[in-house]
Amino acid sequence: MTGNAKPRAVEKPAGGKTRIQMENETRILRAALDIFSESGFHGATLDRIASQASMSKPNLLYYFRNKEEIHVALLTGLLDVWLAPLREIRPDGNPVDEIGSYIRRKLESSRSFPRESRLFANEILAGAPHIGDFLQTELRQLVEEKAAILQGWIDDGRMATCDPRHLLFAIWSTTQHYADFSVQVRHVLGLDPGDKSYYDEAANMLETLFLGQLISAN
Amino acid sequence: MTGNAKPRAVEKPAGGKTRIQMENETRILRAALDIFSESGFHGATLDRIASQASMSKPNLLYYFRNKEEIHVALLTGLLDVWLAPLREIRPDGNPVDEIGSYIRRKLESSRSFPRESRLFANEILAGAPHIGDFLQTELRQLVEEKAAILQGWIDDGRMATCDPRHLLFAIWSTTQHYADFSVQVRHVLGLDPGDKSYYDEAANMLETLFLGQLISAN
DNA sequence: TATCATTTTTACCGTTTGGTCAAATATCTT
DNA sequence: AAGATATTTGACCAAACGGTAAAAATGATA
Repeated sequence: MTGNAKPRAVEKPAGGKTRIQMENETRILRAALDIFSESGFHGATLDRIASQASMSKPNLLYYFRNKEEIHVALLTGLLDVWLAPLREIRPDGNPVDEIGSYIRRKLESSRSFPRESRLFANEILAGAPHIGDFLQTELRQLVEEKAAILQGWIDDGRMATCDPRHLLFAIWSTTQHYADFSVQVRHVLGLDPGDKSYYDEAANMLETLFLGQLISAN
Repeated sequence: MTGNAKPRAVEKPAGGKTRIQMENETRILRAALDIFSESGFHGATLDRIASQASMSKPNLLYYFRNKEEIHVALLTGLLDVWLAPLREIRPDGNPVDEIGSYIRRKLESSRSFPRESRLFANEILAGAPHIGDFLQTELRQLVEEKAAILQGWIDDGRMATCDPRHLLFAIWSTTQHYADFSVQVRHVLGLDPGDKSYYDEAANMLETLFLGQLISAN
């Protein structure tokens, strides 16, 4: 009943991780984030991930059963980060502050975690094979909750009439765009790779768009 | 000097396509659009594309040199479609009409061509390896041109002050979101696959967002 | 230091995949 | 109908890939 290695597989049902295990698992996840976010699930290879982690492929597979398990581990680790900015919306604030700070948090998230954003985008584009359940349950529930807050503000006449859920979609898409489509943004703006100066302009634009009147009819 | 088949390779430098060639090339491209948009470049296989086109793999490779050539053919065919809605923005219109109809065109494009949109999104996410040049030249130039129009309206006091290029980014992201992230949209809204009813709500939302005042400060 | 469990490596395997080749078949032209 | 050309197919290949097995090496423990 000993000698069976494969810690991830059977051993230590809860938390009992060796120092080496913890170190190597994070090394692998870090490397995998680089590769997966850059090439997608199918474009990534275990060899490249292992190489990026300065590790042999079999050693990598000593910590994770297979390629998919690494991918899933990354995604599930991502979901809380993804939800965090939304969770902070408070019903007792005013619309301008709450929505404004939500947009800033989301945009900051795109700036700080572009690889995570791209990983998420890749997963959704592929049809959300791994996180479909999360979308239908946790995310949907949270959206319902926060949409009710927004709807309350609309009913109080503090916001224009609109579908709050689609307002959230608009915030997600505009902010994530700067991480997921950064190549296009940079090429159109004529910026060098790595130049993130456009984020300040983006913040201004989105504030104007969502909070101020962009175009008052006539 | 005869018998050398491979029409795509050497033969008929310009246009001289057989009826069978034209039929089969469109059959292949149609099938490839299905597969590539669903699974991305690396997730797609020639076998699946061939199968989707009801064709043997070697026969498919008789019309296209390799996998990449099919992909590039799809992408380049896409670019004009992608640019078309933007081209229609006229300097002699008023901001509300021009921007409003641009948004409607873009949203309609997402509704009608979701596979094309996802193919484009996949390419950008992957770092635009094939259309980077297009982005830097054609797209950038057109954006510059149209941004100048918007800037004119801003200078005339007919629009709020904002960076016109980022306004275009916001329109792109919000409208394409409904094609590229449709799985998430449907899961959050609790809709069945194939249900596109959310597009009407989206149109209302985006009109309110971009044209009306969503939130007037205080 | 001896012992045991954990970690790492080397060598390897079966499958999938992009792509080729030559022969067979269909189509077109005269 | 005959000959030339265009199209299609089945058999096949090398490389890449995900993953395994077992031995070797390292680390922890007493």
